Amino acid sequence: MSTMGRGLHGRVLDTLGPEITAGGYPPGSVLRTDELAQRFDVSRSVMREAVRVLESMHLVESRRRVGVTVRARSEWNVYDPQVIRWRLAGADRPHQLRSLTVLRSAVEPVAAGLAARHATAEQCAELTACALGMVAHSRGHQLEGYLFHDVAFHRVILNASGNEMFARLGDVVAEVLTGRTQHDVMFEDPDPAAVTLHVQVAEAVRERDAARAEELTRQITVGALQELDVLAP
Amino acid sequence: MSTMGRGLHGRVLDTLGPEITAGGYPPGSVLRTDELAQRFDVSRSVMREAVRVLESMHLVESRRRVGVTVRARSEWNVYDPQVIRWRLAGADRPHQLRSLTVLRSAVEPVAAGLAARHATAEQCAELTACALGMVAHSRGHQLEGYLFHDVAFHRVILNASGNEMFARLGDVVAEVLTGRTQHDVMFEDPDPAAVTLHVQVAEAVRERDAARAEELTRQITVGALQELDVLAP
DNA sequence: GAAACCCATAAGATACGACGAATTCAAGAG
DNA sequence: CTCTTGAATTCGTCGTATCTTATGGGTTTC
Repeated sequence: MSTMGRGLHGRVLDTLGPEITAGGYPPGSVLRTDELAQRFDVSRSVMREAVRVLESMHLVESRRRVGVTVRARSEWNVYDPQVIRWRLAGADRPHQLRSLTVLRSAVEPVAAGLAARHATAEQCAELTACALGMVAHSRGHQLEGYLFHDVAFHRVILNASGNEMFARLGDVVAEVLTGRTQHDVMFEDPDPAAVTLHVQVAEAVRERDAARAEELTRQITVGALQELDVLAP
Repeated sequence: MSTMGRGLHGRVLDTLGPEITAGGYPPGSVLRTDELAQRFDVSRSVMREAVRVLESMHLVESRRRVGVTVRARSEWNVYDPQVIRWRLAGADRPHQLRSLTVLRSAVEPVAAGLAARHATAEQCAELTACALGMVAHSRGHQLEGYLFHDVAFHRVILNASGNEMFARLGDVVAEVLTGRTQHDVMFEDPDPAAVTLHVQVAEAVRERDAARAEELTRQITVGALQELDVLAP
């Protein structure tokens, strides 16, 4: 999935990107295009394309007579899905997971409020179906099915908000939820309170109660944050 | 500023990027690398690098035997600062401005709450200084000075939140605030209520009152949204 | 006539070599 | 000690040659 074979330069990025985002090269480190090309056994053209992509992510900066210098973390385009994936796969996964969860706690309640105002009848139905699916898979170690509906639920909310920037966080949320299930709490059934909250959010959206949808979603994200605090204090 | 002379490929992007984000090519349109290279009078190598960057932004997709196809809006990396700049400079500037303001309304209150918990003494001082600067420039058409302190204020809040993803929205907020001043309401003095709110947020952060900082910031962003509603219903 | 197969071809993908341009650093002149 | 100059280095750009692959059409086959 992460390794879409989109050419040689993509293959190079799959190695070099994670190395950089993992902090393998401290900020200010210089890489030489030629050396990299040799290391990955690709032509300079391909290496240059890879460097350009890293540059567009603000991970590195290419300057004449000096080389490709790694930029400070604070300059990285941390919203780039590719960068997010790299970081989630790397060493500071916990840190990235916390950042994303905090972001969720800010965005999703507002998105839910907007969804209550803008959701189409179809989206309301979809939302209810997702919530029911979560309920149906909430007991007896059916975590795969639960996760599937959970991801779908949050995606619908974000899409129904009508804000394109919220909608684009669907993949991020999916990655966070998937990571949580596959890493941390794969063994135990989901919190019943969380399941109930999802059902209630679906209700609130259906009834166009924006304030209630927002508040309930806030409780969901607070729960997610607390869960994170327990696992990584 | 937007045209950093980072080479020929950057020059190409400065033209082609805005064209695409402005919707100049409907989704599914195909561009040929060779034709583009001819059009911009650059070598294929340079053109390929430019295409790679556009590809990393998910604006286009390059496939063999087909060409470079423009992707649907819903796939664009709308958080890429470059994409944001291009869109703000183009036709759907109002739409982009609204998306960003909604995003602000979700993020900034939470960021302010976190800032109240995590801000260093230095950041508190800086925040207070910014708020006072806003007050000092709030009357008599000193909009440049007001804007300067306003931008700094929100930057400090986002940085002090301690969340890197919030911090990276500083540039976006700066762009929104700057754009608002330079485009829409350049003529009249800022809303006194907004100025007061900023001062109060600085206070709340200094006093570690997270809930109050969050609520007050929410009022600021609500004001920004209302202002937008007045200008673009 | 429909489905499976095959090939010519168009487009990007990769490689390589040469030259240009800019920036750093050090040596030398004042 | 400062300023200038120039050489070294590394990225930047270009052009060409060749490889790879997906597509579209033509052919065969059932």
